[in-house]
Amino acid sequence: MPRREAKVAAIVDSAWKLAREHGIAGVSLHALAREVGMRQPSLYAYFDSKLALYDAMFADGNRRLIQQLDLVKLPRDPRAALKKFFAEFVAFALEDPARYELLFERHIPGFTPSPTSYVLAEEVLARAYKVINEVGITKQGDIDCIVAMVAGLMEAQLSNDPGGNRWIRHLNRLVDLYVDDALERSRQS
Amino acid sequence: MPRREAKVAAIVDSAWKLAREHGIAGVSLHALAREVGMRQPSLYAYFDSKLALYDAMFADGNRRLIQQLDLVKLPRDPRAALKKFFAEFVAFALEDPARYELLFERHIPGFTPSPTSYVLAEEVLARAYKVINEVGITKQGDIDCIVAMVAGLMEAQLSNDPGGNRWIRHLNRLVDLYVDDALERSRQS
DNA sequence: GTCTATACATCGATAGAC
DNA sequence: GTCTATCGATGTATAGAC
Repeated sequence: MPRREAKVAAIVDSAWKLAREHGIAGVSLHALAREVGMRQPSLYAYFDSKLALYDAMFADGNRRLIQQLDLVKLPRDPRAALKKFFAEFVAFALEDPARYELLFERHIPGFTPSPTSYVLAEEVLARAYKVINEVGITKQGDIDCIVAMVAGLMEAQLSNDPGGNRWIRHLNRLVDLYVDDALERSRQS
Repeated sequence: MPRREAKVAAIVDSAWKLAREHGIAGVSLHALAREVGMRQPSLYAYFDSKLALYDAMFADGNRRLIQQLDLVKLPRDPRAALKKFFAEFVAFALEDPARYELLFERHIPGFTPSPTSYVLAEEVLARAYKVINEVGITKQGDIDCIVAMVAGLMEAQLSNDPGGNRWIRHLNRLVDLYVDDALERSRQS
């Protein structure tokens, strides 16, 4: 890795550290520069603007998520694979709420992922769709529902009891409940 | 209503207007003062701080929600009543996303509702619990699940398609699915 | 590439006259 | 209660020397 790219990576890492400490919106360029041992204007040698920094973080977060999803060995059984996929996704979110906030919520005014960063987000989405499809769920409405249910459990867990499992422990049961119903409905039609 | 309280109410109303335009975090005292035809420091005759303004908005929002929930005539059938209650709640949220953000999410750094404002939020919660209990769901885990599911649908609707019904149209079906399952489980034990 | 210095804006909050 | 004036902090971004 060239020295410049290594530096960029180090800056992004420090930015994540600040985001974990003060929230994703609480990352300031002054604090970031201090964290990496530079002065604030020097950051502009690596990022054109603060939104460009967020964009690099967005891409980095999605890349890490893809990598983490790649590492997990999914069971052959589609249902078990779906549960494992969701569990991995949830673990990724709970591991770093600020990262989840940047990747999946829209709390930074003016920030929109650049096209090249967004393809990474679409890659994540594509993998989710694949594992959902393979369990036999193909209708858009059913996919929307199951994704929204999982997100609902995850957000409740994140905002009310991060680190616990009060909501997340129901994940597999809810997935079974919905998938059984969806398959039954498609069998009948 | 005394003149002073009328003025406070007018300021809060204008604050909601700004929140709808620029997000709940985007409300500034300068803009708010301009909106009500005053200078920024004059606002301090009505609110001790910006957080005190947010607290007044929080109380106001909950009061409006309670009022809206009071107006709706719930069917005698508990299941139908539950659906109607959720529908009303969702309508309230979709009607003003910024208001939902202040009342039910924690996006304002440093803001915590005062005790007197928080009792209003608890009143809302108590009404939700009542209508859920009356359908036969009493275990905390089941309540958590159904609330998280509804919230998941609502947040997906809010952030991806406000004004539409792509997610919300599945609300009643999901409620039936979960309630049927919960009742079946409690029947068996 | 990194620095110093600074521009420029926004914001919440206070002082004190009227 | 409302105003003018201003403080003080924070923040992004730019200019220009080295």
